[in-house]
Amino acid sequence: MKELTEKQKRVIEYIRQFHAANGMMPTVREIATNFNLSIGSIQQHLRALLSKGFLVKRGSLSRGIDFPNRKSFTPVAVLGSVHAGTFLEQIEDSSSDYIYISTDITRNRKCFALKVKGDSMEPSGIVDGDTVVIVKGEEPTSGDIVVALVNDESAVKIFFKEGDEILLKSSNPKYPTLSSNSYKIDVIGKLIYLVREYKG
Amino acid sequence: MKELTEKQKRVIEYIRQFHAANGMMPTVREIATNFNLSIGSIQQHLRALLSKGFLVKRGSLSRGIDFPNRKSFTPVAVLGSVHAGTFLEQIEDSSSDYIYISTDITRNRKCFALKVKGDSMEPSGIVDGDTVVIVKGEEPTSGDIVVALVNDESAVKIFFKEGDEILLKSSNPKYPTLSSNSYKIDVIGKLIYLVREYKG
DNA sequence: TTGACTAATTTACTTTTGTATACTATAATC
DNA sequence: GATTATAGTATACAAAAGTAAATTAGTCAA
Repeated sequence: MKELTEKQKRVIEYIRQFHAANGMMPTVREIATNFNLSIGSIQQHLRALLSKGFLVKRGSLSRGIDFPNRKSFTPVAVLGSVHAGTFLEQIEDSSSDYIYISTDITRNRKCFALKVKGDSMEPSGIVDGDTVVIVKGEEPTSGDIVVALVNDESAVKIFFKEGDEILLKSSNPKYPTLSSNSYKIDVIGKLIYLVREYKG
Repeated sequence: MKELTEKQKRVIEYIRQFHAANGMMPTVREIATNFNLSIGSIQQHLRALLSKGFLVKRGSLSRGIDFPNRKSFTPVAVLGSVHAGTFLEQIEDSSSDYIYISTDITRNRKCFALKVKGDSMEPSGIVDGDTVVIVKGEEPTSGDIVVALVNDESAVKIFFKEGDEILLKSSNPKYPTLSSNSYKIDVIGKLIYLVREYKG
């Protein structure tokens, strides 16, 4: 990739910051105003950035410049406190909180997120307060970490299948293994992602 | 916040997806085309979403609708394998991989990210392969999880300070506690965020 | 000295986009 | 029955934004 001039660096840096702050690319005129320059001058800087591969164009749309490898994100709804029957319906609710996951990870699959409570999965590195992303409607294989409804209460467990029997293990040995022979078990989906925030 | 109709939910959901995927808001006509509806119809849906507080306007700019509490993101460079002296310099390198963290979390602080190797922090919920986000240049307090250079090798440890002595503990008891009396310890920064991807 | 690149100006034009208006129709509510 | 909110069509216009052209200058290398 070719070198940029000082001015070109300052222009693309401004574009990067504008995009991060406003969630959209600036117009030619907005950039011009920021640098107190003419439209034509910014046009030329953009042309240079495009030909050097630091920007790409998407047709002749307004705000139609883009970064060459900008990642796409999928909004994943975080279902704060989850209870019983309302579970699946809440996923469609649009007033929810969202986290944004790279589409490299979600890969067009139906996902939602949950806040984990309790210490039943601590030995697997999932602690109280973590947010986990779950993909729906994908058959888990033994050893996968899943979210399941156990007698209509949600839980994060390790999935095992032996014949027709489903076993849900906690990695923390102080919790018992649950069997589909004794409980009504409904596997919702399996874990694909986890985020944790350290406060303070 | 008022209720949305089914149609309005579908419209705002589309806007959310469009923005996440393209890094900008759709135009009225782009929404109309997607739903195979007239411009005027979408205008009315947007008017309803605005009056109900699910969208806000930024002047009469193109693509000038916005989410009331849209989050800004900061690109954080992931420094794959980290060694000795090159450490801090690499942070400026622009060919790196990036993860995107909400500015609520980074709060304008200088950050970088690392891939964790080994099991020394497993009991604290940090396992092999996790990506951790570190903030530079902030004085850690005892109990914080930090990244430090110990005799020029990087490590994730729990920080303790007793007088002038710095202690670095692993939460996994099979590793010894390191003291600044015996090792050259250079604390780089403390953990503020963690992400984990489950493969398969 | 000629050419190439950068940097800047100004003007003009086209396309894209937001917005206003007028009209039809259904359902719910007072 | 009148009113209000929703849902839709169609058209027109003004504002915003992209783009092209012509011009001037400075630097640098062949």
